[in-house]
Amino acid sequence: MRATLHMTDADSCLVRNFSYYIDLGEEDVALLHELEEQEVALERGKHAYRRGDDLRCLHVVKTGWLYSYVDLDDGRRQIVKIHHPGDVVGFPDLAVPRATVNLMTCESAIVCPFPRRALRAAFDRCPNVAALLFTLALRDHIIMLDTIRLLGRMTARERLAFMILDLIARLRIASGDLTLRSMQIPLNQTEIGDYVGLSNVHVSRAFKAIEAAGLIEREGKAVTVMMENELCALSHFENRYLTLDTGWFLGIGADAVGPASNSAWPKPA
Amino acid sequence: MRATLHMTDADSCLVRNFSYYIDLGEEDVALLHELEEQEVALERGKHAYRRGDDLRCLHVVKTGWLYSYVDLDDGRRQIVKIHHPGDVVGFPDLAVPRATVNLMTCESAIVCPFPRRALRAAFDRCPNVAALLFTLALRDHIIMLDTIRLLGRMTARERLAFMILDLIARLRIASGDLTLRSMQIPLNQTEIGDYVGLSNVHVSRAFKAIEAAGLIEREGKAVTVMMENELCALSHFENRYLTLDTGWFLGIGADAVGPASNSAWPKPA
DNA sequence: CGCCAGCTTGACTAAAGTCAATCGGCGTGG
DNA sequence: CCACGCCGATTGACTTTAGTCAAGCTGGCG
Repeated sequence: MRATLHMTDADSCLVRNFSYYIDLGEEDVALLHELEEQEVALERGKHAYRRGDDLRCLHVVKTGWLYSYVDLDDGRRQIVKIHHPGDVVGFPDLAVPRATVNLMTCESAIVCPFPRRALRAAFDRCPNVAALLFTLALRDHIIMLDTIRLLGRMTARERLAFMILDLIARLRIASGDLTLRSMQIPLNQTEIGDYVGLSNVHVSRAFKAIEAAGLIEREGKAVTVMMENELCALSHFENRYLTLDTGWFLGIGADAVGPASNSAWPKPA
Repeated sequence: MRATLHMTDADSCLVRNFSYYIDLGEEDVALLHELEEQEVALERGKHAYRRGDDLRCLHVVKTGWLYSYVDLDDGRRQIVKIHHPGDVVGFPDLAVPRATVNLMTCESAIVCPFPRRALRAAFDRCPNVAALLFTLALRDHIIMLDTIRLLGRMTARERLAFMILDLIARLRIASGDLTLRSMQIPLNQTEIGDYVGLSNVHVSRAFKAIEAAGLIEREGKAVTVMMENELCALSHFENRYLTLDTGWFLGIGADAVGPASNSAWPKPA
């Protein structure tokens, strides 16, 4: 499953991330590098864009963590997704003219905006990369169902346990080290609360509780998973990052049969 | 914007729904009818499928309401989305081999399963319909952001107000009557609670409260919106159903330029 | 060394959940 | 036609969970 990487690919989280899921040829790698051509450096706490902005680009995260959030006019805030290096951000907003979320850094970060039209290039040159892009967008949708369940029906400790396992699971893929048990979380407890739907104070208490139970250890911003099975049981976590099915797109599913040989990506208007 | 409909299309909610957003040609209508060829009738409270089922189909809702829900093993349940006639259900699950949600009826309903490969047919024959299918999937994703904000950061009355406005907004599109102010909600208060993340008892109280404030009127399962502006202000509702941008797909965005004339939908493996 | 952001803790408040009793409509069967 | 039973809504009383406010505390950094 894992592609052989060239030396120069080692610094691209995007390539590393994608090559976990599909084999990448030279052309594929070249295309991914093109997505990362433009770099924008952002300090901690800066916005990449805001809700309502006229968005012509998607973004690749090159370094640092960011998050997307939505807010109410009285200051209440809900973080919707945390983005790691190698993530592609902004797919859902393709459907609307203006950004529906705010994108902001957790720490200093570099993002790579690329124009929507690059998606077409992907289709033309690297259908398997296009398939992965689309499939990752669908998976984001599925993962959001877990978030909805978390916010609607889970207790504070369950939420926190879920968040920890989710972050670790993603970092394992991104780092290539599937045994990873520790991470630095560059979020303060107010931000964590905005992510899991709690107040900063309650985040502190819930953290203490699962630490006291021996499920995790903490030191500053570092969190170490000590009892993964118990965390899973507590939070009903299911790892959705291990596998991904791009076949629906390339072959339109296992049940794809028949001729359909004259298929064509629609021409621009 | 609205296509001229043939007499025989009047009974297809799918056609009515889609023709709100794009002009449908004869071929398009034919394709949509094909998606509704197979019919499955389901009584109230029956599952169309369950989490873990091996899904080879997507589904069109022909009549009745259904909902998708996820659950915890101790019985807690979270309804993720309510589906109306004319909705296409199951796009996100394309990315995974097995269903991630349960699909169940609110009332007796007819659904039309269609195989994944029909998506390919859509691409080949009706790119604008394919574009709309994809774009609707992306919009579902965006709407889920509203749900996340609702569950994470909104009060009981805000949640209920939001739900009412959301349902009305969708029924307006589906019915073609944009002035609609009343609806029958075929959900009991336990189900409503599972949708907005509250207990059945608290749903009752919140309903009473916004009714006492004159924002709505109720009679049995019927709800009438009395003060829409106030409901909007209370719930921070933004109507995402009025417009939809399929251009990103057909032309890959307004910024689509350049040749890209040899583009082709990837061949099946 | 002192400041400041952010974490922790305690005391109190507010919101929502739970339990239980009651009510009311509706369909069924006598 | 009426009695019964059931489901679901409502209401009250009480509990639990989480939020708020405020006071320390700590560790990094200028």
